[in-house]
Amino acid sequence: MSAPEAAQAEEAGPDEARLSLGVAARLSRYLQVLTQARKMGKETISSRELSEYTHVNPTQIRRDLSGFGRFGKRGVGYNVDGLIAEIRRILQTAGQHNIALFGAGRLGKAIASSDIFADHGFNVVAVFDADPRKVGTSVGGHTVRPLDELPGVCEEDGLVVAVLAVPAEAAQPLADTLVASGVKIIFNYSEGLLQVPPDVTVHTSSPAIDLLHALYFYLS
Amino acid sequence: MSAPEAAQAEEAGPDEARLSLGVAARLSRYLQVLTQARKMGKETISSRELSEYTHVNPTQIRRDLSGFGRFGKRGVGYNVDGLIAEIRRILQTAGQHNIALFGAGRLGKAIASSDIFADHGFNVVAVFDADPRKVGTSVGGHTVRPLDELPGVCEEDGLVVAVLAVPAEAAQPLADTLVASGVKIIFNYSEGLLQVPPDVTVHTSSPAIDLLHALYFYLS
DNA sequence: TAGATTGTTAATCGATTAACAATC
DNA sequence: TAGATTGTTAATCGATTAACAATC
Repeated sequence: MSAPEAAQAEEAGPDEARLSLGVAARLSRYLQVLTQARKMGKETISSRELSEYTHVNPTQIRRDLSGFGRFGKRGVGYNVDGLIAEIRRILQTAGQHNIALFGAGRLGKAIASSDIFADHGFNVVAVFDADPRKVGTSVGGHTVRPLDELPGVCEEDGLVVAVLAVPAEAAQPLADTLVASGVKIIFNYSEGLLQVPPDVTVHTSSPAIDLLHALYFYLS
Repeated sequence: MSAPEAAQAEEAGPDEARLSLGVAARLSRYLQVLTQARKMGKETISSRELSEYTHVNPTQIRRDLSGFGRFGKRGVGYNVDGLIAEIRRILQTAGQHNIALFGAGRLGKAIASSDIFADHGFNVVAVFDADPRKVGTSVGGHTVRPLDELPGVCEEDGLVVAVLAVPAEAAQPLADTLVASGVKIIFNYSEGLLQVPPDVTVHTSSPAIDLLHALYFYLS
C-alpha cells in the first residue's frame, strides 16, 4: 500500500461541529495542564508528559488533537503556547462567551470573585439578586442589579448562558424568567430540579455528586 | 427457545465491584430525581418517567438498575423509597463517608453550610483553616480547627476524603500534608494542579470547566 | 383479561488503544 | 544519522439501544 492517490486530501478540513462530551472534557483538562506548564516556563510538551499529568493515554491525547489539525512536531512534541491557542479555539472560547450570575450570596460571591471563569474565556457581564438589600452592593467588580433589569441585559449582550447560585426554592421561578428572556443554557448550582423546554439545556452541578464520582474512581 | 435449564440461576449475585464512571454518574442523577419525586409524594416511578427528567434513554435506565438486582415491578414501575435505598446502597453511600473540609473562606463556608453533602450520605467531621484568625470561629456548625490537629482527626475518624477550598498557592503544600496523613481522595476546588502519589486520587472541580462542558451540549 | 412496564438478549455504535510508518 | 515522537490505521473493547418475551 503505497500512496497512489492524493484524493484523500480532498476531505475539506476537519469538521468541529460534533464534539463528544468525552473529548470536550479531556480538552479542558489538557488546557488546564498546559496553562500551568506555561506558567512554569515550559515551551514544548509531549503527549507522554501530558499523559503523566492527566492520566489520559498518550495515544488518545494525540488522537484527540489530531482530529482538529496537525499541531505537533514529530520527535519534538507540541508547542505549549500554540496548543493553548488551538484548544481555546476548538473550545470556541476564543470568542468570549457572555454569562450572567444570579444570586449574590456566599456561593455567588465565591464564583464572582474568582478568576476561573475569566481564565477560560467567560465574561461575567452582570450579577443579579432578588433581594433589594443586596442590589447596589458590589460583587466581584460588578454592581448587583435587580431582576427587572434582566430583559435589557439579555438584549444588549446577547446573553445565552446563566449561572444560578440561588436557593432551591427560587430556582424554578427564576428559570422560567430566564427562559422567557431567551437564555439557552442554565448552569444550575442550586439543588432544585428545573423543568425547562427541550431547547434549553440545564446543567446541574453539585459538589456532593461530583464527590460521589471521585469516590468511584477510588472504590473501583 | 423455551427454558429447559434453570442453571442460569447459578450466577451468584451481581458483582458490584466494577462500577463505570458513566453508570455512577447516571445513578447519581436518578437518585437526585428520586429524592425530588419522594418530596412530591410520589410512591412509584417508571423508567419512562425517570427518562423524562434525566434525558437518559429508558432502556438504559432499566439496564443500569437491573445490573444490581430486580428492583421494579413489571407493569407498575419502581417503588421510589425502595429504589432510593438501593441506589444509596449501590453507591456505598449507606455507610456514611467521613470527609474533612479545608479552607473556611467564602467557598468553604458555602460548602459547609449547604445540605448537599449530608443529603448524599457524606458526613463533614471537621473544618480546618491555616489562618489563626479563622480558627475557633464557627462554620456550618463546626468549630474551625488549626491544621496541626489534622493527624488526630485522621486517626480517630478514619478520614480518607479531603475537600480543598483553599487558595491555589496553598493547595500543594496542604496536599502533601494530607497525603502524609493517609488521605486517599482529594477533592480539589482550588485551581492549582496537584502532584500526588499514584494511590491518591485527585478530583479537580472547576465551575468554568463544568460550564465548558455544558456549552458543548448546547453547541453540538 | 388487556395494558403497561420490566428485564434481557442481540445488534449497533462509538470510544479506546496497540502498533507502526512518517518525519522532525 | 539515531532517537524521539507524532499522526493514523486497524483491532479491540465497552457502552448504548432496539426489540421482545416475561409478567405484574
